[in-house]
Formats: sequence, structure tokens, C-alpha cells
Amino acid sequence: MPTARERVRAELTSEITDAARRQLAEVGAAALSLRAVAREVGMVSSAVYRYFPSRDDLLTRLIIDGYDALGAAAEAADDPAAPPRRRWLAVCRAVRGWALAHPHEYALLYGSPVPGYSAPRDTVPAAARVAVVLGRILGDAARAGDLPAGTGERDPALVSDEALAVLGGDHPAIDEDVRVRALLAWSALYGTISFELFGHFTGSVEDGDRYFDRAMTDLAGLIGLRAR
Amino acid sequence: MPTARERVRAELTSEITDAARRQLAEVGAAALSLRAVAREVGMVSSAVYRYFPSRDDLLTRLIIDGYDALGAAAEAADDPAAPPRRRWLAVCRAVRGWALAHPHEYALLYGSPVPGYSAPRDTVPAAARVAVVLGRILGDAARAGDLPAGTGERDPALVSDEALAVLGGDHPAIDEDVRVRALLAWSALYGTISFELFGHFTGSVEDGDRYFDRAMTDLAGLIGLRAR
DNA sequence: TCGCAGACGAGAGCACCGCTCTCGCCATCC
DNA sequence: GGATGGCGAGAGCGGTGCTCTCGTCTGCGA
Repeated sequence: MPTARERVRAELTSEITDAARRQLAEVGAAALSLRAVAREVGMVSSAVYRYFPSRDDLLTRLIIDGYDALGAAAEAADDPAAPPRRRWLAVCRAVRGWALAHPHEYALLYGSPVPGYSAPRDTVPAAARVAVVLGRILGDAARAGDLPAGTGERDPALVSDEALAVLGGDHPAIDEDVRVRALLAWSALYGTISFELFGHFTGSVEDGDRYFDRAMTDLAGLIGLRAR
Repeated sequence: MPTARERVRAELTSEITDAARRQLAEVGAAALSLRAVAREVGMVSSAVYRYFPSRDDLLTRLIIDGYDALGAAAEAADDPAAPPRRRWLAVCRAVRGWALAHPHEYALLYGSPVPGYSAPRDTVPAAARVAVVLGRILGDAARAGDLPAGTGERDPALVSDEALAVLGGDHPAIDEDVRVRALLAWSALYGTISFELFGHFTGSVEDGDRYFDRAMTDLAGLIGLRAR
């Protein structure tokens, strides 16, 4: 059982991350100031360094939390009983909805990397949650016969085994071609959301909701997900 | 004709932007410091404010220059005599090549927006150059009969007239459906490049060059560009 | 041709930043 | 009960963007 000291330490740590998350949502990652976070929790700035060795470590904590929140939103939106094309669309909508609700957090996750280009390894499992959801949809669709049959051919140096395993599990009926197109659709999903959020669609896309649905439906077709 | 004072002013202005571009390439936009730029050109920091009213204005200048350089690369890679699918692939490769050669500049253009969310209006024409190239390929393909025939139906509130005009010109044979899918392919191109550059493909895509070619070919198929 | 407005560079200064170090305080463990 | 070590506060360092003032010198109009 944790001692009193450990308990208050954990409590203060989460109090700091909460304040940091609030500031991130307000001013964005670039303007997030460790000193301002310290002020908000009633500490002097140097005291925060007892809990986070640097501002970048605090940001890393926020990144992991962000991936987890986004992954949870995607998982909650997936109804395994629904037809695969509808599941794909629902998850895409959930990802976009989360991004629109948390633009600065999304930018922290999928915009320019903030700390000197080194994405910490700890973020990987949390970041994979959305991909795992999409992969499960693919696998279920293959089991139900809602994916085009493949030739079973494999290009061993193109995509890693782990990624292929995530994108549809070990179901042998899914062609590598389909899995690679799923990878493309996955990044296209984020390309679409990023363009909308970062303003590259201003002046061209007028109805964001309907354009997004159409684009994601086209992507479902590209993967080969049958409408059923 | 310009006076001596105007000449030296223009010269110093470009000297500042050159130094800023060098620093951008080295440390990235987030760490770009106006004072360091001033040091590099042998000025005191306050003197730079005679030329750029703020650090963000200096960044805006770099953004416009970046869009222009990227647009020029795309235009140079387009051979109007080649078959449309090959043209599409060549332009995509040129965009990716420029991004890999100038990662920080690309991040400045297509990553998280740096100044408080307000993309200056001046950047729009420069930013559109790549889209114009892709649109010209679409228009030429339609003229040559390399695009599927459309029904001519139109959804007036979905995408702006200007964007539709860019994506294939006034050629009536291009369906709105095709133009919307071209918009999707355009953002998917940037989604793919961003994922590669920002590290979201580490652990999954192993051969970046070949994956990119395959993805862009799939996108050409999505648009409907015939191989010929 | 002369004089003055205005452009210009330098310097000091303000408020803020990330981060380090030292110094008392107090809970915890031997 | 005393030593240890975690903790918060404070001062301080070098850096940042930006503002203001003050001499200087250029170039245009009278």
C-alpha cells in the first residue's frame, strides 16, 4: 500500500498534468509554459521540476494521455455488431470529432513534432490504439466475407510484420494489398482531419461534415470494405 | 528606378530572410530566434524590427517562400506530354522529395500552425500552386479521355466553385465526384508525407520509397486516372 | 545648395521563459 | 531519537520577443 508521501506525490503529479492540459487546450503546445502551470497549481516553478525533469517530459505525458483519450474515443465508437463499412465510418467520425473538440491536443499528436524530432518510445502503444480498432474491423470483415479475396502474395520488405498483424490480425484471407491500402486509408484519414483543422481546406471545402463522410466512404471503397 | 536607400533596404531584407531560412533548416520553426538571426547578419536585435514588425511576420515570409519553392518543384516535375497517371506520380514524388529535403520547412507549411491559428491571407496563392498543377493534370486527362465519364451532377454546398475550377478547369466531362476524390487524393498525399516525416510510420512502413509509389498509384486509381 | 524630415542602427530595459543551485523544513525510516 | 532524503521556496543565469530612446546620416524639397 502506498505511503502518505507517495499518495500526495501522485495527487500533485496529476494536479500538474491537469493544469498543463488546461493550458494546452487554451494556448497550444508552443505557448505552454511550465511557469504558468506552476502558478496555476500554486507552486513556484522550480518545485515542478521535482515531478517532471523538463518541460518536454511534461509534454510527453500530455502526448501519451492524448493518444489514450483518442484511442478510447475510437474504441467507444466501434460497434462490433454493425456492418464493417458502417463501423469504419463511425470510427473515422469519432476520430474527427475528438480532433475538432481538442484541436490543440490533436495538433500536439499529429502536427509538427515539438521536441527535437525524437518521439519517445513510450508513446507507441498508446498511439497504436486507433490503428488496432481499424485493424479489428478489417479482420472481422474478412471473417464475414466482406473483403475481396486475396492471392496471398507477400512483399516482405515493404511493411513490417507487426503492422500487417495489426491490420486485420492473422486472418489469411486478407491480402497484403488490402492491408497496405488500409495503411493508406489510415494516413488519409489523418491527412483529411489535419487539412481541415490546420486551415488548408478554407476556400475549398464548404461543408466539412458532408465532405468528410464522402471522403471516408470513398476510402472504405478503396480498402474494399463491402457495404453489405 | 530605386534609390540607393531602397536598394540597400531590399538587400538587407533578403539577407535577413536568407539567414532566417538557414536557421529554420537547422533548428526548426519553434526554435527560430529573431535575435539569433540578427546576430548572424551582424545586427542588433532591435534593428531587425525595422524590416519585420514581428517574429511571426518573418515566419510568414518564410511560409510564402516555402510554398513557392514547393510549387516550383511540383511544376518542374510535371511533363505535360506524359500520360496522366505518370504525371500524377511524378508530381507526388516531387512533393515528397522536396519535403524530405526540407523537413523543417515542410513542417512549417503543413504541420501545426505556429502563429495563433490565423493563416495570413497572403499565403493562399502560393499555397495553391501544387493544387493547380494537379488540377491541370486532371483537365488534360479529361480532354484526352483518360477519366471516367461523369453524370454532370453537382452538389452546390459541398465544395467551392473556385476549388472545383482548379481541380480540372472548366472541362465539363469531369464529374464533381472525380474532383472531390481528387481533393481527397490531394490531402492523402500530404497525409502520407506527414506521417512519414513526423515518424508515424516508424515500425510499420519499412521501404518508404516503394510504399509511397504504391500508395500514390492506388490514389491515382481512386481518382480514376487511366494508366493508358 | 542648404536644411530638415525621416529612415536607420545601437543600446538599455521590460517581462517572460527553461533550468540550476542552494537552503531550510519536515516526514520517514533505522 | 537522530540521520536521511524528499520537498518547496527563493535567487540567479542566460536566453527570448518586443519597446523606447537617442544619436547619425541619407535624401528630398525649398
